[in-house]
Amino acid sequence: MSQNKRAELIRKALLLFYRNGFHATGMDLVAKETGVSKTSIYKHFRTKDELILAVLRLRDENFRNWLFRRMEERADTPQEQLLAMFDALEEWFLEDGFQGCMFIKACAEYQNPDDAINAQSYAHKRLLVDHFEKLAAQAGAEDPHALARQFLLLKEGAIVIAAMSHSQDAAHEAKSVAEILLANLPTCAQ
Amino acid sequence: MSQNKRAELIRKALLLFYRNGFHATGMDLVAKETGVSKTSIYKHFRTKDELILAVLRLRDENFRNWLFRRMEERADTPQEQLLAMFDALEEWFLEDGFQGCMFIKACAEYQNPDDAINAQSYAHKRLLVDHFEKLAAQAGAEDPHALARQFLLLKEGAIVIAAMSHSQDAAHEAKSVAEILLANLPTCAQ
DNA sequence: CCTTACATTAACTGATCTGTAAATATATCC
DNA sequence: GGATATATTTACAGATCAGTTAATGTAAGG
Repeated sequence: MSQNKRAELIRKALLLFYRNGFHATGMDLVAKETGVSKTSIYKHFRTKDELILAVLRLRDENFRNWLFRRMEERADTPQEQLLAMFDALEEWFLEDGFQGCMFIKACAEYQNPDDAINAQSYAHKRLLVDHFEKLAAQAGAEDPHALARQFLLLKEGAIVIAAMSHSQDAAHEAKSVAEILLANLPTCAQ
Repeated sequence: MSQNKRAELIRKALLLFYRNGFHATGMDLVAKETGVSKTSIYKHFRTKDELILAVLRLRDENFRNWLFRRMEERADTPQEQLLAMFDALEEWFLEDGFQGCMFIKACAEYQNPDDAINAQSYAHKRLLVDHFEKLAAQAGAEDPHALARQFLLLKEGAIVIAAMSHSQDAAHEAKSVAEILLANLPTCAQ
């Protein structure tokens, strides 16, 4: 299997798992929808879990790239970038086929902390916090890590509510809280 | 089957679904762990989904009762009650067997809005908002509904992060944001 | 052209899935 | 005590689960 076909297999599997859930999506369906026979899939991924891990790696890369780029496109200063995250989230919530955060759902189905799927899903969130923390530091926050964790809270809360309520309102609600948090920044008081 | 046995069946099924997930928990396991044969279970619940709905009804009742009571026990004024929610959440996060919010996980596995499981899970969140809104109104908030939605955001974010990080820190982080939100209340400025 | 190595396939395994049918135990009423 | 209704059990259907085996197709090297 070429690298291209392998990449497309992972890409199509991502959509299936994202739309239907992990346990609810059988490998027979993956084979049927990707056009790659089950045996070929198992040549490249020893187990279903390994395919899921590859899917999560792709999702992590795609999502972080998309979110961080969108934040930069929408704003110049670190403060504005942090706020722009919620506008980017709103765009995502409005997309056809938005179904919440794939990593939250992965942890919901694979709850064991020793499970690689669980660990890798939380790793994605830590990478997000790292980025928020850099921006918070640039914005002159007294405690950049604490502010970054608060932003993660708002982001995850907004995603969960948006997915459950089938509405994008949570993006605005989270942004309004974020604005209050940033209003207390030393740099803003100057 | 007596009402007692039926209630205990639902109670034990709740633990199984909460610990293992919905799709990952088969009806054979439910029958084995509850000591009630599968046929008897299907006499009282036409499908697995109906059993899950009964489980979610119990969870909704138990969780709201517990949370609202704990908020009242910990505080006297509406403001303090809203803040005390995060202390109550921290207690929950520290419990053995804490595995996140059952309704978030239900929506993660049953994503179709037309699915009763999905709808009933979001209904639980709306009941929480209703309660927060009453407290927010009593606390003199200008826009009680908006404040209630912000508190829901913080609560859901905290639960998701606590479940994924296997840590209770998110409770404090959410509370620190909530304190800032309440500091802007008119009644507090008096 | 032939051989070797590899990629891919259909068909299958045994376990498990939700849900059911027929048989057995139990309780209630006369 | 015997008839009737209800509860419960065992055993099973048919589908689907993750994963494998043995056979087939295919392309490169000599």
